[in-house]
Amino acid sequence: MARLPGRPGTRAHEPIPPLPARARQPRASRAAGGQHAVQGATSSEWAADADRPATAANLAYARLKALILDNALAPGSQRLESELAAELGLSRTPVREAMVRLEQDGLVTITPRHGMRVTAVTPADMREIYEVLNSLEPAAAELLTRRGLAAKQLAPLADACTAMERALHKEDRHAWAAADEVFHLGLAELCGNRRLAGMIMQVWDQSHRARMFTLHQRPLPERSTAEHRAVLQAVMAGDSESAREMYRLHRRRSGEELIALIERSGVAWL
Amino acid sequence: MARLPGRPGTRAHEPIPPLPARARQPRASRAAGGQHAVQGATSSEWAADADRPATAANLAYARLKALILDNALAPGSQRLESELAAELGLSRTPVREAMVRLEQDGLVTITPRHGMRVTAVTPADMREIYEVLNSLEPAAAELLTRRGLAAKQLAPLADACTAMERALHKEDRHAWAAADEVFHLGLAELCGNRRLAGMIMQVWDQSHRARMFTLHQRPLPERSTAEHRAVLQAVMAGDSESAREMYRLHRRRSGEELIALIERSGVAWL
DNA sequence: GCATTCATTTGCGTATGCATTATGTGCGGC
DNA sequence: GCCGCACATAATGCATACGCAAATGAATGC
Repeated sequence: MARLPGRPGTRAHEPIPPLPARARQPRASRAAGGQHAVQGATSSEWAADADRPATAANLAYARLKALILDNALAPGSQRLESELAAELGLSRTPVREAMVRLEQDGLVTITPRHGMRVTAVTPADMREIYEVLNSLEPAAAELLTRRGLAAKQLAPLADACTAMERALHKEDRHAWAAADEVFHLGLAELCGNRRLAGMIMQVWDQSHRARMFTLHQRPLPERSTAEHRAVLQAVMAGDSESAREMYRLHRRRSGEELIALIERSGVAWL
Repeated sequence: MARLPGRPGTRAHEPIPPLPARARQPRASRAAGGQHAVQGATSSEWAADADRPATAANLAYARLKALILDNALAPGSQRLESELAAELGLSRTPVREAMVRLEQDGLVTITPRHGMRVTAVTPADMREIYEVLNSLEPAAAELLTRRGLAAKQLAPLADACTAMERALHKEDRHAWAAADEVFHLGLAELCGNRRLAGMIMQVWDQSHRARMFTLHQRPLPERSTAEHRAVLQAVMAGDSESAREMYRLHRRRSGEELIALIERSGVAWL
């Protein structure tokens, strides 16, 4: 039980750090294109959902979500509506709406008299999440392949692969994770099934902190990098069976690796 | 384009019928047990989520959801916050919260100056939904089988199967659909993965109206009934591979059947 | 010294009011 | 007769106010 990243059950009183302006940027647009574009993709950038109007509720949602994903709001920590409202400089109404949405995202739990508590992800939760991803992501790969998109439209995935390979060379784990995220979410987005994509993104968000946690404990993800490239090649070759199977293998292996890592590290939640 | 159940684009002004008291009942509890318990399960009963406190916002959510699932609020119809608030006898605040939740459920879309619009499900949407279910439900069946639950704990599924068979004999399509729902949602709930279960229920809800629509146009679901029983037997036999495969086949066949039915019937949305 | 009960506080759920802003309409010009 | 613009209207988004209920702390009794 070493190095607990948070202490569920205790009331957290850390002040909320102001977010950098980039937190309001829309989800990393695939239109950007350049190879390096992928590198800047950190959670706070795509936390701002879609292109909703710049309303206070959406702002609160985006900022709280970014804080949670970036681990600035410790898992297990509790915050009252009024606290958050004061710290965000808003009234309780939009903050409340944001909390409701975050709860449906599975990122927090609202307890009537105790405000919202940031959901702590246990190894068991990670198992659930990877079971879901194990099922959904291969399906997305298969669907994407069947769409038979032109190479140009698959560029974001190719770029992400390249970015991963470059990051691997430079041993830049953060860049690698960012590219990994771009690849997985990009594939989900491109598969043509918005519901499927949304579900993948949801559990992906839920497991974001855990992935970041293991980032520096695991060996360099050489195998994962190669697997991504292989998936992409299967997709481009139009071999949907193979794409699905390769993605399934990748998903299963990397999921088990991550869960093993977390369990071995002894943390009870993330 | 015959017999459109709703007319998206037009502003609906039907008054909201009062809900029967049973709408507030918790989701059909598996504890009930009796074979006939399954027959009463209509959407309005399990629309009330979990056992949330009886707050006005939860009430609004439950009632609106029930209205939507029961097709009492036509797909495509729009309602203003203030309208709904007045009709439900509440203020706008809890209604708004309910709307936000329904939007995340994919049941409505909130358009800034036009209130909420009940999401119309097109054949393309049904394809999306069945792609998701095709992926998730077999996974749930596999997980459930691996859990190796005792026969007693699988009783709800067995009951549902029996109820389907009885309904088939009596040619009672509504009872059959109710039992079908109990089986699918019960299997999801029992699989041990709450996220997986939640996602299945979400798309299941989204497709509820479409299933109800096709209910009286399809031949008696003899094959589906047998397939459910077969899945259950595989689960009880502990053969997870077989359970998954049988469920996949059932899902695929019945999904394609339903989509074909909808497309042939010519409706553009449900 | 400890448990129990009551008073107080405080956080929440809901209602309401206000300012903002998009929409629709009507009028005028072309 | 049609199109564009300006204004009136109305619905929203947010802030605030209020009452209730739960949690906390104190005081008292055992």
